[in-house]
Amino acid sequence: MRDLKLTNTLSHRKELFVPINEGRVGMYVCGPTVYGDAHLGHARPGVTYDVLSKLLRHLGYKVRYVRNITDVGHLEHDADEGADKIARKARLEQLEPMEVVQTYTLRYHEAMRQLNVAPPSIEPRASGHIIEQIEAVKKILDAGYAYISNGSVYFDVQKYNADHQYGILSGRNLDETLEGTRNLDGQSDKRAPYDFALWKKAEPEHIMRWPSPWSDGFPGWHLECSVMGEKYLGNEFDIHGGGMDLMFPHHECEIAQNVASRGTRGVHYWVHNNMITINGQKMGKSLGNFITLPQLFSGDHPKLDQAYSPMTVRFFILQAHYRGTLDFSNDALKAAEKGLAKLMAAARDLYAMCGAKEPAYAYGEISEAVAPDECKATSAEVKAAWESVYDSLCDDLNTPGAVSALFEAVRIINSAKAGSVKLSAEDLEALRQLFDDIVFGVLGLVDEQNAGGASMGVIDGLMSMVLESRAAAKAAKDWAASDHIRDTLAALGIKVKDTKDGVEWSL
RNA sequence: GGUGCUUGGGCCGGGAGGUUAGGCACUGGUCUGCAAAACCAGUUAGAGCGGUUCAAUUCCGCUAGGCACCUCCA
Repeated sequence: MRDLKLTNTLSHRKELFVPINEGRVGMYVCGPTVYGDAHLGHARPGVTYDVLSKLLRHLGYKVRYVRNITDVGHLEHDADEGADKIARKARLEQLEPMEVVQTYTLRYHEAMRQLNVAPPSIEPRASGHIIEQIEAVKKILDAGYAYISNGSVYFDVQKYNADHQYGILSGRNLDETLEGTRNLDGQSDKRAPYDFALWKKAEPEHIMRWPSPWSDGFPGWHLECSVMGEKYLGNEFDIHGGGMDLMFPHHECEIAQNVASRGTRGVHYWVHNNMITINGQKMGKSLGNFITLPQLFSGDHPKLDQAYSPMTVRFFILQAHYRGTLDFSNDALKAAEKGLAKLMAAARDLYAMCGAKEPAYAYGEISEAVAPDECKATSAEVKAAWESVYDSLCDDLNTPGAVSALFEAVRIINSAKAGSVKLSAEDLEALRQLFDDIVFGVLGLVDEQNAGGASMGVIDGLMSMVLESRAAAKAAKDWAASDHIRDTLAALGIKVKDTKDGVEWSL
């Protein structure tokens, strides 16, 4: 099996990935809070960890991928005051909170499906694990790292910090945290500003509430991930992913809760994806500068020149490294759109050269088979591109490096088509496998032009009829008629290309 | 204020102490009735100052911008 390196936030270094159980990987990723449409920012972890899980599977690991749905509203501002986000949305839309949850869960799923993000192995909901969360609070209380205050339970950060280190993930110490934390006007039930809620007593108007030994209330936000991670992946598991903005306090609190309730930090590799920016500024719900995925796919937003297909968005994300920020702009999206079209055109030519109609794994799960450790005997250039793709992906999920190498493969394919290079059967087979396994498998790209299904059959038939007429006009040197057909088709969004091997068209 | 990251061609963006990143855009050539696509060739870089080194865009320091986190956020 090939070595895989991942940047572990705990050490701030690239580390060799070694799973706890040989051949198996447990991975947990923080999912969305479902009170609004997913935006471009949500697409990033969706795609990033989708690619990571697919790469792990391709390398031969059996992967259990858990991504939660947060459907218990956490509080909008400080943990002590403010409105529950889901409940607030419910009031605004005059719905039950769970109707809000259902609506946006379904819309999130749909957006992820369009991006060809495979569903996780398990998608647990916070509301379905209240009992487990209450048990965890009890354990933390028993361990002495929490206190009860006016019906709520808070984590005693100072006590914890005396015995363990609070802040190991985000690299800060408690004194600094104290300095940086705003004071709470003395209204708080908390002993210290950096303490966080494990259980919160519900105010009378609070709708989402459950009984507990301490009060009718709801669990603290950080607790659900600790509890569900343990339940489905065990006391310790391999990978925990999420957005960089969750590193502190969310993931820091998770670690503290894990140590306090079960005596282990729980996670071996912390992986954090960076943010998507717009004009250099983070795109976020709280900043109100986000573009939702449905808007992006339809083009319905003042900042958008046009609609961008889900695959364009996916490719756009893959062209940057997950740990760097990625700046949104129409120009960047358009560039991605064209680059993707070039890649897909080469894929079609490749499959045609191989006599295959379409990629083997385009629309399903990638194969569970172990990736070949070495490329079969092929010409130097094909082999170099192949190696470069695998080296990049295994080097901290360097998707832009892999994409770059794939365009080397594109150049080879195009040269072969143009007749300036002759590819051996082994070369063709190696390239086809590279596209099957990596382009359509691990990177999860879909050739949207080929994905039309049954309706494409009809269009194929119509197109060949129309192009026959044009060929007849051309044969008669009736350029006006020939160009009229081409221009009319172009106006419909269909491009016609005359090649030396005949006429090609694409949408 | 604290902590961390970052600064690259017209745009988006990887890697590497010395050898082409890649995509988009642009220019010239080949092909074509014309166009498009493709192929071949090419143009535009590495914030400023100093240091280490045979060699730095890559390592170190300083200065100046920028960003993120420190409050819910992917």
